[in-house]
Amino acid sequence: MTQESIRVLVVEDHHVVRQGLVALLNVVDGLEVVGEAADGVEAIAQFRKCQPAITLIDLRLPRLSGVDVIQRIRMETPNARFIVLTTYDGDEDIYRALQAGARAYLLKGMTTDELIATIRTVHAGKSYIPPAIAQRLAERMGTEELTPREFDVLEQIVHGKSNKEIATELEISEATVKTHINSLLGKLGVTDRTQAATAALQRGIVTLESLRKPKP
Amino acid sequence: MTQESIRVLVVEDHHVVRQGLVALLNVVDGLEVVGEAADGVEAIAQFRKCQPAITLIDLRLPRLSGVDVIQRIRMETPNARFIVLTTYDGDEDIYRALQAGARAYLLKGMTTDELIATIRTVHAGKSYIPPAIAQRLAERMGTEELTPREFDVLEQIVHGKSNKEIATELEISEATVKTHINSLLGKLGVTDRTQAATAALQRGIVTLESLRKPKP
DNA sequence: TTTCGCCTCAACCCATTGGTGGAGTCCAGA
DNA sequence: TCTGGACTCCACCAATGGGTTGAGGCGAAA
Repeated sequence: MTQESIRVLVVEDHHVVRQGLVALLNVVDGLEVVGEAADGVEAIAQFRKCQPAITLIDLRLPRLSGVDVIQRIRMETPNARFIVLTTYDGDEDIYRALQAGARAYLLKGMTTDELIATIRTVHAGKSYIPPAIAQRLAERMGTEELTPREFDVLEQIVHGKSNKEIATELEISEATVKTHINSLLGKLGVTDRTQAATAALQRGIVTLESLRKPKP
Repeated sequence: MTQESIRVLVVEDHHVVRQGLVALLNVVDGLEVVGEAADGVEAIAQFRKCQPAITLIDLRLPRLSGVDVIQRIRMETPNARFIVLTTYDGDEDIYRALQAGARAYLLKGMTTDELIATIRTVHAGKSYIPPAIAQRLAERMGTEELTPREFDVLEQIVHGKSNKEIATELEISEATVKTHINSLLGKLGVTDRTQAATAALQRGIVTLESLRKPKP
């Protein structure tokens, strides 16, 4: 029978990668790339215009992050289906993307077959998380969430600030900073600030990019 | 006149990206993708077989790193021309790639025009480093090299070890560890071990990946 | 050979950090 | 209203970390 093609929107800022995806997908029977976007804002516009069945989306995007895009689109189109396609950015991003409603999470190193199979799976209404990713998620489940304030302090730690500097920056006393640190060390399962910093980077709670440019 | 096409070898482990590059390049007049490789070992084999004029190569490769590939190929073919094409991996990698003989360094976010222009530039025997990268290189120039032992200690610091643990691990006294730390803090231009750890990660002296799996 | 950088270690000091226990406020939810 | 979590702060103590100076051994290069 003559089946409708699955309409796919590709959201990816790296031009080369986007081209690669489009090139790969367009030769596949039963798939049709109906739109492309290079940043988050464009992604939302393209989604509204193209009404794709599946949106393939990178998490790192200019202007609006992938997670934000997923959240906003799902506000107006709750049954929109997303496949996150990214290089490994840390457990935090995976977690938040799935929370936001992504149905699958693939690494850019995957094979074409894996990608296509996942698109069909998600289109059929199911989810797909690779075993390696699933394992990380499971590990993360056991851990407690950081509070907003603990996150603030952790961020400062990663930026190399001393307790005194953190206290000044956040306008609280040094004693309070120590309290937060003590608490977040426990939650992260580490014993000192240096381990906390590397753990934060590993998990993607803070990114290396954010270190390069001073915060706004 | 009928010009010979520039023979290009594409070395990239991410399948999607590799496809994207090949798709982009093959539609360009005057370029010809004569080979592809998905890891370092394959890259060397393909180079010998295809004898490309230009090798487009990622630095992060399975089995053999991009830097190693460049070094080895240049042993036997000193005038081989390489364009490094990678996501930003830290200043250290850029530096080492250029040391190894790469002629250009491009980020995956570049435009098609930029890529093609760079291929032609390098083929013409010239080099091309984007301004943003050049600036980082310049900054790096002012800094002193870490000694091997300092590097060992820095690595341990990034792995969250205490001075005592580092001393045990490296089989030296804690006093010596402190000496090395004091020295490397100065060279990195930072004031404590946490800053040293994040600086090491930023510059790519140590990678986040190496943190996940315990060292061999 | 002398020099220089690297690696090693020691002794000393003080600043920072992390651990513990306690305490008050505020706010949201049961 | 009561409970609990988050945030704030204090005091005290022990451990760790970083700064300083000085010094011996070793190997490579001048």
